Amino acid sequence: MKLKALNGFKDILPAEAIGWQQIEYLSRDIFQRFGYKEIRLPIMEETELFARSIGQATDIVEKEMYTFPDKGITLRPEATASLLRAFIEHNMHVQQPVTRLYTFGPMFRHERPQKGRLRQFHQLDAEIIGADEPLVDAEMMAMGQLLLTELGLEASLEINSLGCPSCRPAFREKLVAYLQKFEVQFCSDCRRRTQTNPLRVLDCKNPRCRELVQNAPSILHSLCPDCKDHFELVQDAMNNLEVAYSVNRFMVRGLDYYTRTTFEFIAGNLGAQSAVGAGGRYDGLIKDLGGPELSGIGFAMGIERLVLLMQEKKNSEQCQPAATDIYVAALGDDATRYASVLVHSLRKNGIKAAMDYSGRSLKAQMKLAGRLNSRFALILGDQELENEEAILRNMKKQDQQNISLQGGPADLVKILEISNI
RNA sequence: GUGGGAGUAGCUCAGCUGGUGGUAGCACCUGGUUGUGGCCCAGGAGGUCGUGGGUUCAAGUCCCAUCUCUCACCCCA
Repeated sequence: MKLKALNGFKDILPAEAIGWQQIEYLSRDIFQRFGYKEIRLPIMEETELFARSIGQATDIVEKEMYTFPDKGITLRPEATASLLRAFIEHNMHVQQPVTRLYTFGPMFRHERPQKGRLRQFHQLDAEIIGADEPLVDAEMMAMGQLLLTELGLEASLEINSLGCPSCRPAFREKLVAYLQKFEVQFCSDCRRRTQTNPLRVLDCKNPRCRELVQNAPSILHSLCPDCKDHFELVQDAMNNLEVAYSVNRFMVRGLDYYTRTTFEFIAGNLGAQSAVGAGGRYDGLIKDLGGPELSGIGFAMGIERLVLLMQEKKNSEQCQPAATDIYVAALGDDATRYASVLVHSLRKNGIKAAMDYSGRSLKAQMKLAGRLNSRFALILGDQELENEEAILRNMKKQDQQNISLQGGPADLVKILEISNI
């Protein structure tokens, strides 16, 4: 039997890993600029944590989690719940009034895989805990947009407010009343959603449902005064920061804990998926999980989706392997042994050196040097070994000179430094 | 959970209405240069045509089953 990766689980091969490294490097840099600290979290938690935070009735909890029932534990389907659990467990709120944290890592959901959607997927996640000012919401969205921009990606930002426990139930009732009035005209999925999750009807893809929903009551007209003010101030702040956005009153969230500001970064070329990142405010969640009464806001970006967008964007930029400083081509057993010591010395001195141990022809070794994008080749045969010298070839300029090895590796390091390595 | 599409060399794929598996491209190895890379030329290696049945004188090709991948629905980053 041929062994292979599980469906929905992917190997990230070296060529693709370069893009991942760019994303990780750049996002760390941006998070650091905004005052975030990294937190690293376990990938398993008690099942109850996710049931309580994401929502017992959501699809994620109901049918998509990888759970070990006998142990009561689950592979995390998202990052926020774990992060807040750790925040509460370690009383992190006593150290400072506002905490900014970020984390990276794999998430697991048992869905059918398709473009931009895997069973093990990776997110980078940022959260601000302990502040509910509209300026905080704006800062966070502006940071997300900056991250995408610096990655060379274009995404539009859509925002909405989902209200709070004091105004959302009333909206929900109004919406359900409207949906029931036109029930026969909605698709079968939406008729089901009217019962299970009426807000979901608002972002149905069916054209007929989209039309019907245009005249549905708007959440933005049902917000309580506090939520209304908050959302208006968020928009003011976004305008002041000059971050483009559009209000989309049909945007909903798949996780129950969201309140007030929610947002999505929308990009094309993700297959049926459109969001490369999404997030929102969750003001009651920390208390619900047994923590202090603190508000919070956060977002996650799908790393695979970022990679997809980056591949679309610059497919011309081939992933060249990083250049090698020097390739040592040895001919014969004695020279190979000598070269192995030399190469190790070079590496200890910070030089990226490569060689082959299998006694290939000089031609084959030069070919390898070329493929590794080597700046220099050092040719070392028995003749050279006898005289304690070697041929140093500049691969780009195609010229070469004899150099002495009597000074040992230190001399060679100096020569390479002079040669601008 | 539901539907569509696809499985031929390491990768990307030809292979028409059944008639010997492709000088195909990329990659790999060797040689052209007894010790000098990229370009070029010549040669070479590499495949149970996803698997199992069936129809047929003959199946990569047609039929059935099955596995896998993929796209989409659902849902979501």
